[in-house]
Amino acid sequence: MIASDTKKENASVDMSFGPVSSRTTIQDGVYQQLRQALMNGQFNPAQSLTIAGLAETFGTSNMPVREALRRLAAENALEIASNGSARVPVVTAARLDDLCRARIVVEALATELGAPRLTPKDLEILKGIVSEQKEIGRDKNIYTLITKNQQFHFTIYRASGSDVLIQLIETLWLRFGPYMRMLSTHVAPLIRAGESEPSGRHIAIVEALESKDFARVREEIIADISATQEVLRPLCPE
Amino acid sequence: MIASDTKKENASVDMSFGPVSSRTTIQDGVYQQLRQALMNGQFNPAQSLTIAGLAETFGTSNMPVREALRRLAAENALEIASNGSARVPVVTAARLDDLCRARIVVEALATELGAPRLTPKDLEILKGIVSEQKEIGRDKNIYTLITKNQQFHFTIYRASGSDVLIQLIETLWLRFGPYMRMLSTHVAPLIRAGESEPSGRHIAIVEALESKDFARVREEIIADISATQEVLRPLCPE
DNA sequence: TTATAGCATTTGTGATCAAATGATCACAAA
DNA sequence: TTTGTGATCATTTGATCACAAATGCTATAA
Repeated sequence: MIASDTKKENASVDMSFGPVSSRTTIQDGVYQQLRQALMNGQFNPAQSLTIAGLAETFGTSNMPVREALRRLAAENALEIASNGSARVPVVTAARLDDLCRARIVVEALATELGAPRLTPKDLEILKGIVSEQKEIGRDKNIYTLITKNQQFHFTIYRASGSDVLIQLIETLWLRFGPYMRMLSTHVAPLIRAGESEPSGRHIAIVEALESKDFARVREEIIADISATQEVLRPLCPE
Repeated sequence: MIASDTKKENASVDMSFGPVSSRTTIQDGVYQQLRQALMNGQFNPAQSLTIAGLAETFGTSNMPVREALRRLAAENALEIASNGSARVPVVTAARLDDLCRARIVVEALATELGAPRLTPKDLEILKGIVSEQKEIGRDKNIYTLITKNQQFHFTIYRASGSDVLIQLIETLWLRFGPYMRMLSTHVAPLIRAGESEPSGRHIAIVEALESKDFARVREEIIADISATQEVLRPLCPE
Protein backbone atom coordinates (compact mmCIF):
# COMPACT_ATOMS: atom_id res chain seq x y z
CA MET A 1 0.00 0.00 0.00
CA ILE A 2 3.04 2.17 0.05
CA ALA A 3 4.66 3.36 -3.14
CA SER A 4 1.31 3.50 -4.82
CA ASP A 5 1.82 4.21 -8.44
CA THR A 6 0.25 7.53 -9.26
CA LYS A 7 -2.79 5.95 -10.75
CA LYS A 8 -4.76 7.52 -7.93
CA GLU A 9 -5.21 11.03 -9.21
CA ASN A 10 -8.69 11.08 -7.98
CA ALA A 11 -10.75 14.15 -8.49
CA SER A 12 -10.64 17.86 -8.91
CA VAL A 13 -12.24 18.39 -5.55
CA ASP A 14 -10.24 20.31 -3.06
CA MET A 15 -12.69 21.14 -0.33
CA SER A 16 -10.95 21.32 2.97
CA PHE A 17 -13.11 19.15 5.11
CA GLY A 18 -12.10 19.06 8.70
CA PRO A 19 -10.03 16.34 10.28
CA VAL A 20 -10.13 13.24 8.16
CA SER A 21 -11.06 10.51 10.59
CA SER A 22 -11.35 7.43 8.46
CA ARG A 23 -13.13 6.51 5.28
CA THR A 24 -14.27 10.05 4.71
CA THR A 25 -16.79 10.03 1.94
CA ILE A 26 -17.81 13.21 0.23
CA GLN A 27 -21.30 12.88 1.54
CA ASP A 28 -19.98 12.70 5.07
CA GLY A 29 -18.03 15.87 4.58
CA VAL A 30 -21.05 17.72 3.28
CA TYR A 31 -23.16 16.36 6.10
CA GLN A 32 -20.70 17.35 8.79
CA GLN A 33 -20.32 20.85 7.46
CA LEU A 34 -24.03 21.42 7.15
CA ARG A 35 -24.64 19.94 10.56
CA GLN A 36 -22.06 22.12 12.22
CA ALA A 37 -23.36 25.20 10.48
CA LEU A 38 -26.90 24.36 11.54
CA MET A 39 -25.99 23.69 15.14
CA ASN A 40 -24.05 26.91 15.42
CA GLY A 41 -26.92 28.83 13.94
CA GLN A 42 -25.20 29.93 10.77
CA PHE A 43 -28.32 29.65 8.66
CA ASN A 44 -31.33 31.90 8.76
CA PRO A 45 -34.60 30.42 9.95
CA ALA A 46 -36.92 29.60 7.04
CA GLN A 47 -33.98 29.73 4.67
CA SER A 48 -34.43 27.18 1.93
CA LEU A 49 -31.55 24.95 0.94
CA THR A 50 -31.63 23.53 -2.56
CA ILE A 51 -29.72 20.49 -3.64
CA ALA A 52 -28.29 22.06 -6.76
CA GLY A 53 -27.33 25.22 -4.97
CA LEU A 54 -25.41 23.47 -2.25
CA ALA A 55 -23.83 21.10 -4.74
CA GLU A 56 -22.40 24.08 -6.52
CA THR A 57 -21.21 25.63 -3.28
CA PHE A 58 -19.42 22.47 -2.24
CA GLY A 59 -18.18 21.72 -5.71
CA THR A 60 -19.68 18.24 -5.78
CA SER A 61 -22.41 16.61 -7.76
CA ASN A 62 -25.95 16.49 -6.46
CA MET A 63 -25.78 13.05 -4.95
CA PRO A 64 -23.77 13.70 -1.81
CA VAL A 65 -25.76 16.83 -1.01
CA ARG A 66 -28.99 15.04 -1.60
CA GLU A 67 -28.18 12.35 0.91
CA ALA A 68 -26.80 14.78 3.44
CA LEU A 69 -29.99 16.86 3.31
CA ARG A 70 -32.21 13.83 3.71
CA ARG A 71 -30.14 12.72 6.62
CA LEU A 72 -30.53 16.05 8.35
CA ALA A 73 -34.24 16.02 7.62
CA ALA A 74 -34.49 12.60 9.21
CA GLU A 75 -32.99 14.12 12.34
CA ASN A 76 -35.57 16.91 12.20
CA ALA A 77 -32.85 19.48 11.72
CA LEU A 78 -34.45 20.46 8.42
CA GLU A 79 -37.98 20.44 7.13
CA ILE A 80 -39.04 19.17 3.75
CA ALA A 81 -41.17 21.61 1.74
CA SER A 82 -44.02 20.49 -0.48
CA ASN A 83 -41.82 20.25 -3.51
CA GLY A 84 -39.14 18.37 -1.63
CA SER A 85 -36.84 21.25 -0.93
CA ALA A 86 -35.22 21.45 2.47
CA ARG A 87 -35.82 24.39 4.73
CA VAL A 88 -34.42 25.58 7.99
CA PRO A 89 -37.28 25.47 10.50
CA VAL A 90 -38.75 28.74 11.65
CA VAL A 91 -38.33 29.80 15.25
CA THR A 92 -41.32 30.18 17.53
CA ALA A 93 -41.72 30.67 21.25
CA ALA A 94 -43.80 27.51 21.49
CA ARG A 95 -41.12 25.43 19.83
CA LEU A 96 -38.47 26.97 22.02
CA ASP A 97 -40.38 25.95 25.13
CA ASP A 98 -41.01 22.50 23.71
CA LEU A 99 -37.34 21.99 22.98
CA CYS A 100 -36.17 23.28 26.34
CA ARG A 101 -38.61 21.11 28.24
CA ALA A 102 -37.22 18.05 26.50
CA ARG A 103 -33.65 19.25 26.91
CA ILE A 104 -34.14 19.63 30.63
CA VAL A 105 -35.26 16.10 31.36
CA VAL A 106 -32.75 14.47 29.06
CA GLU A 107 -29.75 16.58 29.98
CA ALA A 108 -30.62 16.41 33.67
CA LEU A 109 -30.49 12.64 33.46
CA ALA A 110 -27.24 12.69 31.54
CA THR A 111 -25.77 15.00 34.18
CA GLU A 112 -27.00 12.80 36.99
CA LEU A 113 -25.24 9.84 35.46
CA GLY A 114 -22.21 11.65 34.13
CA ALA A 115 -21.20 13.98 36.95
CA PRO A 116 -20.21 11.27 39.44
CA ARG A 117 -18.19 9.51 36.78
CA LEU A 118 -16.07 12.44 35.70
CA THR A 119 -12.38 11.68 36.09
CA PRO A 120 -9.89 14.21 37.48
CA LYS A 121 -8.66 14.55 33.94
CA ASP A 122 -12.15 15.44 32.76
CA LEU A 123 -12.31 18.08 35.46
CA GLU A 124 -9.09 19.59 34.18
CA ILE A 125 -10.58 19.71 30.72
CA LEU A 126 -13.66 21.47 32.05
CA LYS A 127 -11.55 24.04 33.86
CA GLY A 128 -9.55 24.59 30.73
CA ILE A 129 -12.70 25.26 28.76
CA VAL A 130 -13.93 27.76 31.32
CA SER A 131 -10.73 29.75 31.30
CA GLU A 132 -10.70 29.71 27.51
CA GLN A 133 -14.23 31.04 27.58
CA LYS A 134 -13.13 33.92 29.76
CA GLU A 135 -10.46 34.81 27.25
CA ILE A 136 -12.74 34.57 24.28
CA GLY A 137 -15.38 36.59 26.08
CA ARG A 138 -13.21 39.66 25.70
CA ASP A 139 -12.54 38.68 22.17
CA LYS A 140 -15.09 38.87 19.46
CA ASN A 141 -15.77 35.48 17.98
CA ILE A 142 -19.18 34.32 19.04
CA TYR A 143 -18.96 31.01 17.19
CA THR A 144 -15.97 29.75 19.09
CA LEU A 145 -17.79 30.72 22.24
CA ILE A 146 -20.71 28.57 21.19
CA THR A 147 -18.38 25.72 20.41
CA LYS A 148 -16.72 25.97 23.82
CA ASN A 149 -20.09 25.91 25.51
CA GLN A 150 -20.90 22.81 23.54
CA GLN A 151 -17.69 21.12 24.58
CA PHE A 152 -18.30 21.93 28.21
CA HIS A 153 -21.74 20.39 28.30
CA PHE A 154 -20.90 17.34 26.27
CA THR A 155 -17.85 16.56 28.37
CA ILE A 156 -20.22 16.03 31.28
CA TYR A 157 -22.84 14.21 29.25
CA ARG A 158 -20.36 11.88 27.64
CA ALA A 159 -19.18 10.74 31.04
CA SER A 160 -22.62 9.20 31.50
CA GLY A 161 -21.52 6.45 29.16
CA SER A 162 -24.99 6.41 27.67
CA ASP A 163 -24.91 6.32 23.89
CA VAL A 164 -28.65 6.67 23.71
CA LEU A 165 -28.73 9.84 25.79
CA ILE A 166 -25.83 11.37 23.90
CA GLN A 167 -27.58 10.87 20.60
CA LEU A 168 -30.81 12.24 21.95
CA ILE A 169 -29.07 15.34 23.22
CA GLU A 170 -27.25 15.81 19.96
CA THR A 171 -30.45 15.87 17.97
CA LEU A 172 -31.94 18.30 20.47
CA TRP A 173 -28.98 20.65 20.16
CA LEU A 174 -29.18 20.34 16.42
CA ARG A 175 -32.78 21.45 16.47
CA PHE A 176 -31.74 24.23 18.80
CA GLY A 177 -29.46 25.65 16.14
CA PRO A 178 -31.78 28.36 14.80
CA TYR A 179 -32.23 29.67 18.33
CA MET A 180 -28.48 29.77 18.72
CA ARG A 181 -28.47 32.12 15.80
CA MET A 182 -30.65 34.50 17.74
CA LEU A 183 -28.23 34.26 20.62
CA SER A 184 -25.40 35.15 18.29
CA THR A 185 -26.98 38.19 16.81
CA HIS A 186 -28.77 39.56 19.86
CA VAL A 187 -26.65 38.61 22.81
CA ALA A 188 -23.19 38.91 21.39
CA PRO A 189 -23.17 42.70 21.80
CA LEU A 190 -24.05 42.32 25.47
CA ILE A 191 -21.17 39.98 26.04
CA ARG A 192 -18.77 42.30 24.29
CA ALA A 193 -20.02 45.16 26.39
CA GLY A 194 -19.26 43.06 29.47
CA GLU A 195 -22.88 43.04 30.51
CA SER A 196 -23.09 39.30 30.41
CA GLU A 197 -20.64 36.77 31.72
CA PRO A 198 -20.94 33.65 29.60
CA SER A 199 -18.81 31.45 31.80
CA GLY A 200 -20.51 32.42 35.05
CA ARG A 201 -22.64 29.39 35.45
CA HIS A 202 -19.92 27.11 34.23
CA ILE A 203 -17.72 28.23 37.07
CA ALA A 204 -20.44 27.33 39.53
CA ILE A 205 -20.78 23.93 37.91
CA VAL A 206 -17.08 23.23 38.23
CA GLU A 207 -17.19 24.22 41.89
CA ALA A 208 -20.10 21.94 42.57
CA LEU A 209 -18.29 19.13 40.79
CA GLU A 210 -15.18 19.61 42.89
CA SER A 211 -17.17 19.44 46.10
CA LYS A 212 -19.00 16.40 44.74
CA ASP A 213 -22.32 18.13 45.19
CA PHE A 214 -23.89 16.31 42.27
CA ALA A 215 -27.43 17.37 43.05
CA ARG A 216 -26.34 20.96 42.69
CA VAL A 217 -24.58 20.22 39.42
CA ARG A 218 -27.84 18.90 38.12
CA GLU A 219 -29.71 21.96 39.26
CA GLU A 220 -27.16 24.26 37.67
CA ILE A 221 -27.46 22.49 34.35
CA ILE A 222 -31.22 22.86 34.47
CA ALA A 223 -30.86 26.51 35.45
CA ASP A 224 -28.49 27.01 32.54
CA ILE A 225 -31.05 25.72 30.07
CA SER A 226 -33.88 27.67 31.66
CA ALA A 227 -31.88 30.85 31.65
CA THR A 228 -31.16 30.52 27.96
CA GLN A 229 -34.83 29.86 27.39
CA GLU A 230 -35.82 33.02 29.22
CA VAL A 231 -33.32 35.10 27.29
CA LEU A 232 -34.53 33.77 23.97
CA ARG A 233 -38.28 33.73 24.41
CA PRO A 234 -38.85 37.48 24.11
CA LEU A 235 -36.70 37.47 20.99
CA CYS A 236 -38.96 35.04 19.15
CA PRO A 237 -41.11 36.51 16.38
CA GLU A 238 -44.43 38.15 17.38
CA MET B 1 -54.55 13.95 -10.76
CA ILE B 2 -57.65 11.88 -11.08
CA ALA B 3 -58.35 9.93 -14.24
CA SER B 4 -54.66 9.60 -14.78
CA ASP B 5 -54.09 8.21 -18.17
CA THR B 6 -52.35 4.94 -17.84
CA LYS B 7 -49.03 6.38 -18.76
CA LYS B 8 -48.05 5.86 -15.19
CA GLU B 9 -47.48 2.17 -15.22
CA ASN B 10 -44.38 2.77 -13.33
CA ALA B 11 -42.80 -0.48 -12.43
CA SER B 12 -43.68 -4.06 -11.89
CA VAL B 13 -44.22 -3.07 -8.30
CA ASP B 14 -47.25 -4.24 -6.53
CA MET B 15 -46.15 -3.56 -3.00
CA SER B 16 -49.15 -2.62 -1.00
CA PHE B 17 -47.97 0.52 0.61
CA GLY B 18 -50.18 1.61 3.40
CA PRO B 19 -52.53 4.56 3.22
CA VAL B 20 -51.38 6.95 0.58
CA SER B 21 -51.19 10.23 2.43
CA SER B 22 -50.09 12.71 -0.21
CA ARG B 23 -47.18 13.04 -2.54
CA THR B 24 -46.16 9.45 -1.95
CA THR B 25 -42.77 8.88 -3.40
CA ILE B 26 -41.36 5.43 -3.83
CA GLN B 27 -38.68 6.16 -1.33
CA ASP B 28 -41.29 7.06 1.24
CA GLY B 29 -43.03 3.80 0.72
CA VAL B 30 -39.85 1.84 1.15
CA TYR B 31 -38.98 3.86 4.21
CA GLN B 32 -42.34 3.36 5.86
CA GLN B 33 -42.31 -0.36 5.28
CA LEU B 34 -38.81 -0.81 6.59
CA ARG B 35 -39.52 1.39 9.56
CA GLN B 36 -42.64 -0.49 10.49
CA ALA B 37 -40.87 -3.80 10.10
CA LEU B 38 -38.02 -2.65 12.27
CA MET B 39 -40.23 -1.26 14.99
CA ASN B 40 -42.26 -4.43 15.16
CA GLY B 41 -39.13 -6.47 15.36
CA GLN B 42 -39.50 -8.28 12.08
CA PHE B 43 -35.78 -8.32 11.35
CA ASN B 44 -33.16 -10.34 13.10
CA PRO B 45 -30.57 -8.50 15.12
CA ALA B 46 -27.26 -8.21 13.28
CA GLN B 47 -29.03 -8.97 10.02
CA SER B 48 -27.42 -7.03 7.24
CA LEU B 49 -29.55 -5.18 4.72
CA THR B 50 -28.01 -4.54 1.33
CA ILE B 51 -29.24 -1.94 -1.06
CA ALA B 52 -29.39 -4.22 -4.04
CA GLY B 53 -31.08 -6.97 -2.10
CA LEU B 54 -33.87 -4.78 -0.81
CA ALA B 55 -34.25 -3.10 -4.18
CA GLU B 56 -34.96 -6.48 -5.66
CA THR B 57 -37.38 -7.33 -2.89
CA PHE B 58 -39.34 -4.13 -3.39
CA GLY B 59 -39.07 -4.23 -7.15
CA THR B 60 -37.54 -0.78 -7.39
CA SER B 61 -34.18 0.52 -8.44
CA ASN B 62 -31.46 1.09 -5.90
CA MET B 63 -32.05 4.78 -5.39
CA PRO B 64 -35.17 4.74 -3.22
CA VAL B 65 -33.79 1.97 -1.04
CA ARG B 66 -30.52 3.76 -0.68
CA GLU B 67 -32.14 6.89 0.66
CA ALA B 68 -34.52 5.00 2.92
CA LEU B 69 -31.61 3.12 4.49
CA ARG B 70 -29.63 6.29 5.07
CA ARG B 71 -32.64 7.87 6.63
CA LEU B 72 -33.09 5.00 9.03
CA ALA B 73 -29.39 5.05 9.83
CA ALA B 74 -29.68 8.75 10.64
CA GLU B 75 -32.35 7.85 13.17
CA ASN B 76 -30.03 5.24 14.65
CA ALA B 77 -32.43 2.51 13.71
CA LEU B 78 -29.70 0.91 11.61
CA GLU B 79 -25.96 0.83 11.88
CA ILE B 80 -23.58 1.42 9.04
CA ALA B 81 -20.96 -1.28 8.73
CA SER B 82 -17.39 -0.50 7.76
CA ASN B 83 -18.09 -1.14 4.11
CA GLY B 84 -21.18 1.03 4.16
CA SER B 85 -23.75 -1.72 4.43
CA ALA B 86 -26.64 -1.25 6.80
CA ARG B 87 -27.14 -3.64 9.66
CA VAL B 88 -29.78 -4.20 12.28
CA PRO B 89 -28.12 -3.43 15.63
CA VAL B 90 -27.37 -6.35 17.89
CA VAL B 91 -29.20 -6.67 21.18
CA THR B 92 -27.33 -6.44 24.46
CA ALA B 93 -28.42 -6.12 28.06
CA ALA B 94 -26.48 -2.89 28.41
CA ARG B 95 -28.19 -1.31 25.44
CA LEU B 96 -31.56 -2.49 26.70
CA ASP B 97 -30.97 -0.75 30.03
CA ASP B 98 -29.70 2.34 28.29
CA LEU B 99 -32.77 2.54 26.08
CA CYS B 100 -35.20 1.93 28.90
CA ARG B 101 -33.59 4.55 31.11
CA ALA B 102 -34.08 7.12 28.37
CA ARG B 103 -37.57 5.88 27.59
CA ILE B 104 -38.59 6.29 31.20
CA VAL B 105 -37.68 9.96 31.55
CA VAL B 106 -39.04 10.95 28.17
CA GLU B 107 -42.25 8.96 28.27
CA ALA B 108 -42.86 9.93 31.86
CA LEU B 109 -42.75 13.57 30.86
CA ALA B 110 -45.01 12.98 27.87
CA THR B 111 -47.46 11.20 30.15
CA GLU B 112 -47.34 13.98 32.69
CA LEU B 113 -48.25 16.48 30.00
CA GLY B 114 -50.59 14.29 28.02
CA ALA B 115 -52.71 12.57 30.65
CA PRO B 116 -54.49 15.70 31.93
CA ARG B 117 -55.24 16.74 28.39
CA LEU B 118 -56.89 13.56 27.21
CA THR B 119 -60.41 14.21 25.98
CA PRO B 120 -63.34 11.93 26.79
CA LYS B 121 -63.12 10.79 23.21
CA ASP B 122 -59.49 9.84 23.69
CA LEU B 123 -60.50 7.83 26.72
CA GLU B 124 -63.02 5.94 24.65
CA ILE B 125 -60.31 5.17 22.15
CA LEU B 126 -58.05 3.86 24.89
CA LYS B 127 -60.80 1.65 26.24
CA GLY B 128 -61.46 0.37 22.77
CA ILE B 129 -57.82 -0.58 22.37
CA VAL B 130 -57.79 -2.41 25.68
CA SER B 131 -60.79 -4.50 24.82
CA GLU B 132 -59.36 -5.27 21.42
CA GLN B 133 -56.19 -6.39 23.12
CA LYS B 134 -58.14 -8.79 25.27
CA GLU B 135 -59.68 -10.33 22.17
CA ILE B 136 -56.42 -10.59 20.34
CA GLY B 137 -54.74 -12.05 23.40
CA ARG B 138 -56.74 -15.23 22.91
CA ASP B 139 -55.95 -15.05 19.24
CA LYS B 140 -52.54 -15.67 17.85
CA ASN B 141 -51.21 -12.65 16.05
CA ILE B 142 -48.42 -11.13 18.07
CA TYR B 143 -47.79 -8.30 15.62
CA THR B 144 -51.24 -6.80 15.89
CA LEU B 145 -50.82 -7.03 19.64
CA ILE B 146 -47.62 -5.02 19.38
CA THR B 147 -49.37 -2.49 17.17
CA LYS B 148 -52.22 -2.11 19.64
CA ASN B 149 -49.78 -1.54 22.46
CA GLN B 150 -48.13 1.12 20.35
CA GLN B 151 -51.44 2.84 19.67
CA PHE B 152 -52.32 2.84 23.34
CA HIS B 153 -49.13 4.51 24.43
CA PHE B 154 -48.97 7.04 21.65
CA THR B 155 -52.57 8.10 22.19
CA ILE B 156 -51.50 9.31 25.59
CA TYR B 157 -48.22 10.79 24.42
CA ARG B 158 -49.76 12.64 21.51
CA ALA B 159 -52.12 14.40 23.87
CA SER B 160 -49.08 16.15 25.29
CA GLY B 161 -49.05 18.29 22.17
CA SER B 162 -45.28 18.19 22.21
CA ASP B 163 -43.88 17.49 18.76
CA VAL B 164 -40.38 17.26 20.14
CA LEU B 165 -41.26 14.61 22.69
CA ILE B 166 -43.27 12.60 20.20
CA GLN B 167 -40.39 12.53 17.80
CA LEU B 168 -37.96 11.56 20.55
CA ILE B 169 -40.18 8.72 21.68
CA GLU B 170 -40.60 7.49 18.15
CA THR B 171 -36.90 7.13 17.60
CA LEU B 172 -36.60 5.36 20.94
CA TRP B 173 -39.32 2.89 20.01
CA LEU B 174 -37.66 2.41 16.66
CA ARG B 175 -34.42 1.48 18.33
CA PHE B 176 -36.38 -0.78 20.61
CA GLY B 177 -37.52 -2.83 17.63
CA PRO B 178 -34.95 -5.63 17.91
CA TYR B 179 -35.98 -6.16 21.52
CA MET B 180 -39.58 -6.33 20.43
CA ARG B 181 -38.56 -9.22 18.30
CA MET B 182 -37.40 -11.07 21.39
CA LEU B 183 -40.72 -10.34 23.00
CA SER B 184 -42.48 -11.82 20.01
CA THR B 185 -40.58 -15.04 19.93
CA HIS B 186 -40.17 -15.65 23.65
CA VAL B 187 -43.23 -14.20 25.26
CA ALA B 188 -45.88 -14.98 22.72
CA PRO B 189 -46.20 -18.60 23.88
CA LEU B 190 -46.80 -17.42 27.42
CA ILE B 191 -49.58 -15.15 26.33
CA ARG B 192 -51.21 -17.86 24.33
CA ALA B 193 -50.99 -20.17 27.32
CA GLY B 194 -52.78 -17.51 29.34
CA GLU B 195 -49.84 -17.09 31.67
CA SER B 196 -49.48 -13.45 30.85
CA GLU B 197 -52.15 -10.82 30.53
CA PRO B 198 -50.90 -8.20 28.08
CA SER B 199 -53.63 -5.70 28.78
CA GLY B 200 -53.35 -5.90 32.55
CA ARG B 201 -51.42 -2.75 33.09
CA HIS B 202 -53.38 -0.90 30.45
CA ILE B 203 -56.54 -1.51 32.40
CA ALA B 204 -54.96 0.01 35.47
CA ILE B 205 -53.89 3.02 33.44
CA VAL B 206 -57.40 3.60 32.14
CA GLU B 207 -58.75 3.38 35.68
CA ALA B 208 -56.24 5.90 36.93
CA LEU B 209 -57.10 8.19 34.05
CA GLU B 210 -60.81 8.02 34.82
CA SER B 211 -60.22 8.96 38.43
CA LYS B 212 -57.88 11.71 37.28
CA ASP B 213 -55.06 10.28 39.34
CA PHE B 214 -52.41 11.51 36.95
CA ALA B 215 -49.49 10.80 39.24
CA ARG B 216 -50.51 7.17 39.24
CA VAL B 217 -50.82 7.13 35.46
CA ARG B 218 -47.25 8.30 35.30
CA GLU B 219 -46.11 5.62 37.71
CA GLU B 220 -47.93 2.94 35.77
CA ILE B 221 -46.28 3.98 32.53
CA ILE B 222 -42.90 3.80 34.18
CA ALA B 223 -43.76 0.45 35.66
CA ASP B 224 -44.82 -0.76 32.24
CA ILE B 225 -41.45 0.09 30.76
CA SER B 226 -39.55 -1.34 33.70
CA ALA B 227 -41.53 -4.55 33.57
CA THR B 228 -40.73 -5.02 29.91
CA GLN B 229 -37.11 -4.35 30.70
CA GLU B 230 -37.05 -7.01 33.39
CA VAL B 231 -38.68 -9.55 31.13
CA LEU B 232 -36.22 -8.90 28.34
CA ARG B 233 -32.94 -8.59 30.18
CA PRO B 234 -32.45 -12.29 30.91
CA LEU B 235 -33.22 -13.04 27.30
CA CYS B 236 -30.33 -10.95 26.02
CA PRO B 237 -27.33 -12.87 24.72
CA GLU B 238 -24.84 -14.01 27.39
C1' DT C 1 -58.58 46.20 -14.23
C1' DT C 2 -58.75 41.62 -12.93
C1' DA C 3 -58.96 36.81 -13.39
C1' DT C 4 -57.38 32.82 -15.54
C1' DA C 5 -55.20 29.76 -18.81
C1' DG C 6 -50.99 28.35 -20.40
C1' DC C 7 -46.09 28.38 -20.59
C1' DA C 8 -41.47 28.53 -18.75
C1' DT C 9 -38.44 27.83 -14.99
C1' DT C 10 -36.97 25.67 -11.05
C1' DT C 11 -36.27 21.62 -8.36
C1' DG C 12 -36.51 16.95 -6.87
C1' DT C 13 -36.94 11.84 -7.97
C1' DG C 14 -35.52 7.74 -9.90
C1' DA C 15 -32.59 4.99 -13.17
C1' DT C 16 -28.28 3.63 -14.87
C1' DC C 17 -23.37 3.42 -15.09
C1' DA C 18 -18.47 3.96 -13.83
C1' DA C 19 -15.16 4.08 -10.14
C1' DA C 20 -13.48 3.02 -5.62
C1' DT C 21 -13.36 0.43 -1.48
C1' DG C 22 -13.46 -3.22 1.78
C1' DA C 23 -13.99 -8.31 2.45
C1' DT C 24 -12.79 -12.88 1.40
C1' DC C 25 -10.32 -16.66 -0.10
C1' DA C 26 -6.59 -19.20 -2.10
C1' DC C 27 -1.92 -19.97 -2.42
C1' DA C 28 2.87 -19.68 -1.38
C1' DA C 29 6.70 -19.06 1.79
C1' DA C 30 8.73 -19.24 6.35
C1' DT D 1 1.19 -24.82 10.91
C1' DT D 2 1.15 -20.13 10.44
C1' DT D 3 1.61 -15.85 8.13
C1' DG D 4 1.88 -12.75 4.28
C1' DT D 5 0.56 -11.62 -0.42
C1' DG D 6 -2.37 -11.16 -4.28
C1' DA D 7 -6.57 -11.71 -6.84
C1' DT D 8 -11.43 -11.72 -7.06
C1' DC D 9 -15.92 -10.49 -5.59
C1' DA D 10 -19.58 -8.01 -3.40
C1' DT D 11 -21.19 -3.57 -2.40
C1' DT D 12 -21.28 1.22 -1.86
C1' DT D 13 -20.42 5.89 -3.66
C1' DG D 14 -20.73 9.50 -6.93
C1' DA D 15 -22.03 11.33 -11.62
C1' DT D 16 -25.19 12.08 -15.16
C1' DC D 17 -29.48 12.04 -17.43
C1' DA D 18 -34.50 11.71 -18.29
C1' DC D 19 -38.80 12.69 -16.22
C1' DA D 20 -42.31 14.71 -13.24
C1' DA D 21 -44.07 17.89 -10.09
C1' DA D 22 -44.51 22.49 -8.33
C1' DT D 23 -44.08 27.35 -8.72
C1' DG D 24 -44.20 31.71 -10.82
C1' DC D 25 -44.92 34.62 -14.66
C1' DT D 26 -47.07 36.47 -18.74
C1' DA D 27 -50.42 37.26 -21.91
C1' DT D 28 -54.98 37.39 -23.07
C1' DA D 29 -59.84 37.85 -22.53
C1' DA D 30 -63.86 39.28 -19.87
